[in-house]
Amino acid sequence: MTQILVVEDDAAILRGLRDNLVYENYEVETARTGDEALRLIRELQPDLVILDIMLPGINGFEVCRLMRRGGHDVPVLMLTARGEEVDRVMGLDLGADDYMTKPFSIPELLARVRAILRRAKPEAALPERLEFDDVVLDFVQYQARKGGEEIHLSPKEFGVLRYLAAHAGGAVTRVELLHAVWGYKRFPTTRTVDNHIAALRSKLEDDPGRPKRIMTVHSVGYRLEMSPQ
Amino acid sequence: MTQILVVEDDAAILRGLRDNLVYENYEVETARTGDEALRLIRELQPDLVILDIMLPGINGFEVCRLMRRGGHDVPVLMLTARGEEVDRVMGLDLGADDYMTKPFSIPELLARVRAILRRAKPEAALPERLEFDDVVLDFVQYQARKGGEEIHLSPKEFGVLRYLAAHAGGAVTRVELLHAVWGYKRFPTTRTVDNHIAALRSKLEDDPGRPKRIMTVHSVGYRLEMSPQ
DNA sequence: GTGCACCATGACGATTCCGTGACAACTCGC
DNA sequence: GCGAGTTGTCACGGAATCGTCATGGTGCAC
Repeated sequence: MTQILVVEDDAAILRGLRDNLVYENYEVETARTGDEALRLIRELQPDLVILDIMLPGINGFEVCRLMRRGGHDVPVLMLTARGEEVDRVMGLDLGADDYMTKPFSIPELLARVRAILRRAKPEAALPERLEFDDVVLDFVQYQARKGGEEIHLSPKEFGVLRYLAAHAGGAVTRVELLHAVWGYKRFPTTRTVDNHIAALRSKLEDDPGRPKRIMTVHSVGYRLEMSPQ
Repeated sequence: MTQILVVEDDAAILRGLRDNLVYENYEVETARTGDEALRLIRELQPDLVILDIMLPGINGFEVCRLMRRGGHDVPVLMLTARGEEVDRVMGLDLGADDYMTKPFSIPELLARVRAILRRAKPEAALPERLEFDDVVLDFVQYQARKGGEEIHLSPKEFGVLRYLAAHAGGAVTRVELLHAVWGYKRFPTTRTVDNHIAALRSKLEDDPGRPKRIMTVHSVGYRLEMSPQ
């Protein structure tokens, strides 16, 4: 799951940010001071830092500079109090990836977060076809074959498999799958995902008990093994 | 570049749609009201309109109707709040090319967008002749034979079969069939399609209860099995 | 008008699919 | 090893979807 560190000393704003990000299925950590931020960046290596400039102690500029000096290249979204400082933010090549001036709209912030993350880790395109070993999948025709035999997959099974295939080789979390396959608001238990995985394994794996293609990544999610090309 | 107009008043959803479409290399314009939508459709003549039904002012129904009246035949993908209204939506000869009910998954939406655009651009060549097993169909002369015997198919039955044949192997949604065979001026219930499918099966399949040619793809639509060449 | 083919709709049951919970099996850190 | 947390598996009930049938409407030919 994508982890975001929010650094902000205003409790109300912090809470608002955290709640919205959590709702969007990000894993959110928070810090209220520059020192704490630097420590958490080291420890957690988050995927994105949302960083207020006005902080007690070490301010946002310094956090950014020290962090970069420490070799961290995590993307940063800066929050500035007023427009005047913007030039300074961007001018001092601090390595901020984007900035927003307060007050900002939550939807816009979420959009920028998505944009930054996408830049950093491009979302893979959905494949229309997938082939490995003796299995052939056609996501356009909604057809699956194993060893020439046609096998039946349900819509959700196709969806899950397709998403895994799009991220072949990388681990995908259950929440991510729910989001991508089930829809942006609908949220069954994560255990539901396990069931669909089980169904897929029983249909596609030679030995469903010892999967070779649809692997589980313990305490993370699942991963589709890529064929060696 | 393919241009898509997204009409949606919920800012968060709008952003999500736009970001994802932009990432897929579409040129995206947005509107938040029906008036704005109509203006942009006139000005831009986009290749596709994604249209929410619930809009402030002129709602999605009206936008669609007014647009058609204005002579624009741009494809429309409707977003509806819940499933109950769907058939009503389609009943009001609006000319939507497809619809999705919220909440929808982004990958599925992107897939439908691709499908609509594929359909709209190079109209798949309709076959003039189709032959499989002991069945021979002539779409020019509107003649059908099964095992030498002449059998009678109605115009709609010919139409459905022909469209399926044009996309042989690919799954085709009911809405797609309605649009292709019935035209956008007229929109019966999607259940009507099932009836014609049933009729075709009873006439063409050896065992209508266990079809081998006209397959159903659950929660998607139907698919015509291709003969192994 | 009458009869006919065609079409659209709705109701009903059958089927498929999905979500949940329970429990066993497993994994990992200690 | 041990225990807490995680995952595999299974069975059940409810939801969604589909096949089928009966009904009624419409337009056309006679």
